[in-house]
Amino acid sequence: MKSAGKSGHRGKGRITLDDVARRVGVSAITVSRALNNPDKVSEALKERIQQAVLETGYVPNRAARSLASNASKTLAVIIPSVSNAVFSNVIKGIYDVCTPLNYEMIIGNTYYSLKQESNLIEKFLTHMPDGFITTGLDMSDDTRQRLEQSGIPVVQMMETGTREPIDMCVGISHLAAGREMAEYFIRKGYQRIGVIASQLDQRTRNRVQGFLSCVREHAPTQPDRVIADPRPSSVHLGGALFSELLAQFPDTDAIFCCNDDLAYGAIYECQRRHLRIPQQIAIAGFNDLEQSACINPSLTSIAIPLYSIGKTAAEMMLNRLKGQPTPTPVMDLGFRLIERESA
Amino acid sequence: MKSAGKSGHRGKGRITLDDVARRVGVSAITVSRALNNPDKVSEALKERIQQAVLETGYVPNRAARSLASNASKTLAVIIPSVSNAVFSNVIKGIYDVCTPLNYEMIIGNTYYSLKQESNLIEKFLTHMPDGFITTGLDMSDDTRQRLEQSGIPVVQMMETGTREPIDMCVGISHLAAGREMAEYFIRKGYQRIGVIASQLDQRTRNRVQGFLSCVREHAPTQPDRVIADPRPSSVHLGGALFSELLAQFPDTDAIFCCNDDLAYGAIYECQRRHLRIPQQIAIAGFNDLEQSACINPSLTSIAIPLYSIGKTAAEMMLNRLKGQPTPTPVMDLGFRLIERESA
DNA sequence: CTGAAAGCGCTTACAG
DNA sequence: CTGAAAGCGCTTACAG
Repeated sequence: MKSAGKSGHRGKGRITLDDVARRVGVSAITVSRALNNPDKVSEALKERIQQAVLETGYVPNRAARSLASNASKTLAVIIPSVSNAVFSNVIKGIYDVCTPLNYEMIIGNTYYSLKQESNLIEKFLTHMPDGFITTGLDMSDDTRQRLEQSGIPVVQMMETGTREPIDMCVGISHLAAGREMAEYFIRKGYQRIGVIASQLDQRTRNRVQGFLSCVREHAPTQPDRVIADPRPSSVHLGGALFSELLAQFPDTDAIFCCNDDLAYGAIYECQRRHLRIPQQIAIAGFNDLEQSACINPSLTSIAIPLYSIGKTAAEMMLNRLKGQPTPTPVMDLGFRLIERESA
Repeated sequence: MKSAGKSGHRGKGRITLDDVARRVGVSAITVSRALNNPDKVSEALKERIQQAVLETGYVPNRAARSLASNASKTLAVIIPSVSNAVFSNVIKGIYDVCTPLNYEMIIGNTYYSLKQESNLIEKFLTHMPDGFITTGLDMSDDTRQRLEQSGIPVVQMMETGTREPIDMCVGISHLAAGREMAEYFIRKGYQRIGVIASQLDQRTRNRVQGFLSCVREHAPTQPDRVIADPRPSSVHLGGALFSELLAQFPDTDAIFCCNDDLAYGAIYECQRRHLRIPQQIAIAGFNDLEQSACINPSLTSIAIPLYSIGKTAAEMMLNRLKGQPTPTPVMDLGFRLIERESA
């Protein structure tokens, strides 16, 4: 029953458009139309063709289609890490826009490395994607230039304001978000305010910067209470950085954790130390992951419109691919501070 | 500076192998060899070709390559959900094997739906992947047959023992894992043992089944304490199902949560109810995610060799693609119960 | 070590 | 509404 399909042989066994056409007694192009532009083929023929496709088990060859049509119907999507819950929401937004329009996505992870990002883009270029959706504005100059030269439209997601985008851009201002969290702490009356951060990608650094600048303005005599660690964000690391901050600044009364993961670790560490949150120490996070509403105490955090960012990025891209103008090449979708028990 | 690259036009602007060849004064095939089989081309030529590639910004066209060589160098990978931490580890394992051998992955999510799985496989078939790596043995008969007819090698990941694989298979026995958890509870002296489950994919059902069958053998007069909910697993749902179980069976003294996510929710709910874990109620999870070691109390769970499953799946596949035999088409990689504070 | 010819499976652009 | 011709950019298989 098995049809060959081994690689290496030329065209061995596989059913082609021609096979289907011959079986129906029409030309290949007519079968192609029946499959791709059904309204350009008469009903009767369409049915016979459908039948033949089913009987033969014909599978269209995307590579051939892409080569002949000079359009891959593919969007290259580049994110730091799919295992990061933040990006799975973004991806969902892109996916939901692409799928109905028959665009496919190829997704790659940079693991927060500009070098890996560069390799990935180089690799994805060979797929001749119709568009690139990438993460962040902090791309290496070489990569940026490579993308510009390709002539392929680019949407950069997640952050706005730190730099001119290559082409289009949708996200939020992490600087403003960090600042807003500091203002919130100050409004709540906290005095000795610290921040812990990991990963230290540009967006995280911007949150720290916005946060610190506001804290400094408010309490110019206080030292900067900051622990920054380049390692990937994790619950475990959150506990460690929290401990480090308290070791250096034991009188800290509020801590902004630049990711919810870190905040969970900080909360667990407080539990082990029998520190009362927020009475003895306030904790806030960033991203507002699902768990933040469930943990004890529930976590004050900043929610980002992740799904909308993905959706908008895809919409901007598909709009462009339809040949329409881009009235707003930079879109700031804003964020929302979610007040809960922890701060 | 922008080169055209718009779709719709035929071959507009893009640099091809021929362009590079002409510039160097050799034939296209020589350039192709310089790029793909460097040791078949003389040093001198190779350097001049590299130079020309750089100067022109030539990007090879994968579609053309795939069409001409009848090998896509692509593995189709089908998992329930990338946003599930469980699968990001598996993906990493596959990735680390594929990349050095220049295989690319296309990854698709079924969201635990057999219907979506079927659509996905249909879609991926058009990429002419050299292999399929799918999740679970519970595929619909139609899809299974479609895959068999394609003649493409298939590795099914994650579970073993519930059914003959289509081709190859690597995973663990979820039945045995559930059973082991029950034995552990019994050994620890718990008497009124319950289980909560969500998602209810085949692997989860098998864990429940293995767990329950062992509990029944040990306490034949007790009722089945089970709450099963088809919704996706989440921390929030864990709290809800935990509450439901306690409402139905208030004297339960130990609960197996079929995912760590559910267990976190159960732990948070215990904290809110001021129930002491494990003294008043024991909690155990499944998968041993990163957070399970950090939460309070730390979570007893079952660890699966996720990375190894992915790695092995890819190795079995690439082995087959090299034309080598498959001595062990079904591989059980085993699991490990991690004892911590919660049970 | 290098090349001329043919072909992979499809779609475009032009006719009719 | 349907088709004959040409071509997308690459690699295979055969020579030399």
